[in-house]
Amino acid sequence: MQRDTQQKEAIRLTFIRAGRPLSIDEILSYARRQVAGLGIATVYRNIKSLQEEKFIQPVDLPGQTTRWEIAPGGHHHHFLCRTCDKLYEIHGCPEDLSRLVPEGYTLEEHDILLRGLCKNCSRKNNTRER
Amino acid sequence: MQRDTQQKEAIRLTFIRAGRPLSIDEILSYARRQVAGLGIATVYRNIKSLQEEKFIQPVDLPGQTTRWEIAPGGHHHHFLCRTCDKLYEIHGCPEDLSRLVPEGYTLEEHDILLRGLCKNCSRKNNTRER
DNA sequence: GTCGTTGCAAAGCGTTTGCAGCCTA
DNA sequence: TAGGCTGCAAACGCTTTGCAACGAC
Repeated sequence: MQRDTQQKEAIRLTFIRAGRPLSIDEILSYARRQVAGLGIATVYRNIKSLQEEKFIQPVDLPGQTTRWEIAPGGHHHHFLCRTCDKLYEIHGCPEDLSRLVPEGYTLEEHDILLRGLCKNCSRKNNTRER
Repeated sequence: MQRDTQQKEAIRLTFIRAGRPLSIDEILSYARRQVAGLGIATVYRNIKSLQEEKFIQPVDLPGQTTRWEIAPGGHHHHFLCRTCDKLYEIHGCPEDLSRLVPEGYTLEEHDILLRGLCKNCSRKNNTRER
């Protein structure tokens, strides 16, 4: 039978408070504010367990370590800020993806990652330039 | 001064013959047909060197190891076959990406990965179903 | 008190680096 | 022949696993 530990609860809370996908390091450092000696192995184990419970799901990004977000998100994509490295959920899809696929190929899924500056970093950038 | 070794030449040839992005394992096993004792460290070193020469460039995929393709490809995206795991280059972009970005965000780049069945695997799949 | 969970340390795994010997120029 | 390159093995960084102690129920 599964137990409710401080560690797991702290990690769950971290996701709820963050409101955006988190990396392992983000989870570790945020959750440590609540459970001081929290070990990285415990984070990995609870991430796995929370995924099995379908509380969170993985977000695989090109050239980056996996991030984790509260599930179910429904179908959506992400925006990665090149300055603060934070990841944000975005909604909607391009409508003309199937025309990109060559003759004979069967399109089943698509991953889209938009990159640039988030709201916060866009503002800072504008302020600096003035 | 840089030397032309059998190993490096074999790797270069492997890319030319393949005509699609390759993983480290693909490069190692294909190039070994030409240079038997080829070591994995040599592959990594030559990949780096070929990248510096701008003969190849990395292709980062979500949840997969980096693949490598002949450069310059210009701006393009990829199609990953879920059956044979081969990666193909595709051309063109969706036209309405900027409408996906929330107010205040600055869109600079985008990565798109299409997934499904390549031509070969689509055909096999149809044949089997009949 | 039981036994699932934790933190530590060691093991895995893909990638990188150190080094002695090889081979290109 | 010099010294860049190779293959091997060890080192690395991130993730997973083994284990004794801890703590939820």
